[in-house]
Amino acid sequence: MPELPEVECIRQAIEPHLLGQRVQAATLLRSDICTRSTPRVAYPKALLEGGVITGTLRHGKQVALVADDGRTLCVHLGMSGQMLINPPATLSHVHALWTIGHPPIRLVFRDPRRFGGLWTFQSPDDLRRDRWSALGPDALTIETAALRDALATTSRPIKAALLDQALIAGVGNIYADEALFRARISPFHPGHSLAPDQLAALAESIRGVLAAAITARGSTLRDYRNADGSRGQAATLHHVYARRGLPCTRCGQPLAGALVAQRSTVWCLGCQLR
DNA sequence: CCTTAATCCTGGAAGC
DNA sequence: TGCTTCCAGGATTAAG
Repeated sequence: MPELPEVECIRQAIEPHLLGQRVQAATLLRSDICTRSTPRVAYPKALLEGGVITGTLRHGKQVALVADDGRTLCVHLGMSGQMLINPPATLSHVHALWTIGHPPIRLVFRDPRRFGGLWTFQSPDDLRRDRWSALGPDALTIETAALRDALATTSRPIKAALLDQALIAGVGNIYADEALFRARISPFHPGHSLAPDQLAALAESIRGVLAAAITARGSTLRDYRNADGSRGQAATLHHVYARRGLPCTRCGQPLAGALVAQRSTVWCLGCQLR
């Protein structure tokens, strides 16, 4: 669900509540959101119970909490995952919760569709080596050269390549379409044959679109909420996503729609010619 | 290599 | 109103 901007907003929102605070208790309410963890460390210790949180990390769409003894908890929100601070006690689909600091605050992992999950590691280096090494460079700071390298060997449509987290980490269906519109590139252009000016424009567009979405506190379409339960405003910035058939904000002609890599894709036939 | 389809789930919206 | 169908921000797997 949440793409890079939404995950970064959550990281920024929860971090001040956690830094320097001790995890008084951690509770796993649904063990199957954790069964894919790499090392089988006993719960709730693996969920940082007893540790003091010293930092947060993010790579692409994944976020992690780090404790003072190195224990590291990676959170992937999937399609409908949320991390919430002090939510209502009646909230449904809560799969894990933490009581942190004093006076204690309650941190909750909620995920109705359960495509997300938690992964536990002994150290941040273990997380990077065993899990994040499968991801490409982070999209928020992607440079032209890194984008070129990531796309060099794929003939797939650029839209499909942007969705592949092993090539670039953090771009999902919304921001792939928005970045391609901003760079005026057709979603069908083969990844490895983008011209140098297109690579530069696309790298700039990816960074710009993601940064703007973070400033607007993320795109709330239906499910996404910030850590305090509020909605993001980034959907008002969308030029193409979910606007099939509506006039292009640049040239006015109706936006086209198609399925690319099984994902709904919207673009402008007039502005995104090559 | 690439693409497509199926799969994991829930729930809101649209259609009848 | 009620029932059915479709669709969704993600990601992996198998098959062609």
